[in-house]
Amino acid sequence: MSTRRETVRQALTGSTGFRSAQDLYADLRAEGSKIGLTTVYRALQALSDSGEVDVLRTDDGEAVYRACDSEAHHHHLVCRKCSTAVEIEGPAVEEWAAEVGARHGFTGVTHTVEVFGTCADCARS
Amino acid sequence: MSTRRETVRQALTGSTGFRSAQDLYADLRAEGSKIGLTTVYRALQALSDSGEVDVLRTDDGEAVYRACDSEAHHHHLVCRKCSTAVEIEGPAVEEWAAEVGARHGFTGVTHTVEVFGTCADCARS
DNA sequence: TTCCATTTTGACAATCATTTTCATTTTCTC
DNA sequence: GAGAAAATGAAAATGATTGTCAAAATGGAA
Repeated sequence: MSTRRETVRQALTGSTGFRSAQDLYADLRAEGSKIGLTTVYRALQALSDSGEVDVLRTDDGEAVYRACDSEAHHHHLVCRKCSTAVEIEGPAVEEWAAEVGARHGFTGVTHTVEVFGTCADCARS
Repeated sequence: MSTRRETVRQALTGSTGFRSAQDLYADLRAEGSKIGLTTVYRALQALSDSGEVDVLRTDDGEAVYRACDSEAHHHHLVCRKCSTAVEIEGPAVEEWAAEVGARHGFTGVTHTVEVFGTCADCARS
């Protein structure tokens, strides 16, 4: 396994929030790494494909990534200001989504659920 | 009020699915309109700002729009193949999201919920 | 109606994240 | 160690979206 992918994984693990490829690239370069932007994108793509990191899209369409503790299906409570995220679960939501899909004759039903807000720390300032 | 915005609104209303700005532009040009791409973007922006149309992002980050029947808060069950969408509600999900946010000390909590699947028509073929 | 101000429009250029290309370097395998 | 395969990165290409700016449509006021 590539050393570069490991570098990117660690850069992500060092943060509790969602980070963009550009962010990670800037950080890595700032701390002296000679990694290329293309490689950061490739590493994130691979990590995301293998399910090791979660991806979501910001309102302006940028992809942001997070190394979550759980590899199991879960959702996120994300701070609108600092992007810190908490992993959350909602069995009721899972069932609701499946049921709604079935009721309308849809098959292979999946869903995306994200909760946004301002975290306590950010609200304080 | 502009005639162009009305044109775009109608192009959207004529479809049950989510459509991208580029799609709508292509359709309008195909049916003879001399509308410009910039104008299509501006109209969609305005319609979305005023809450008249709903927006969401595809997996590859493209913005897609839909003129929904209800202006009230709701979610969508979207076909992965043809992008047809059904407006759905989930009171339980609303409460769950608010409760989860509050429990973690988040304020100004909002959420996004979308359900995807293959609709009965598409499954048949 | 006519004229000026305001708004809308659209062609074109500029952005910006992401992907491709392709030649070079590194890593594995024998 | 040699050669094939995989990984890397610089630079160019892509594609959606936004900014610029001058021309065209619109809306009153005279």
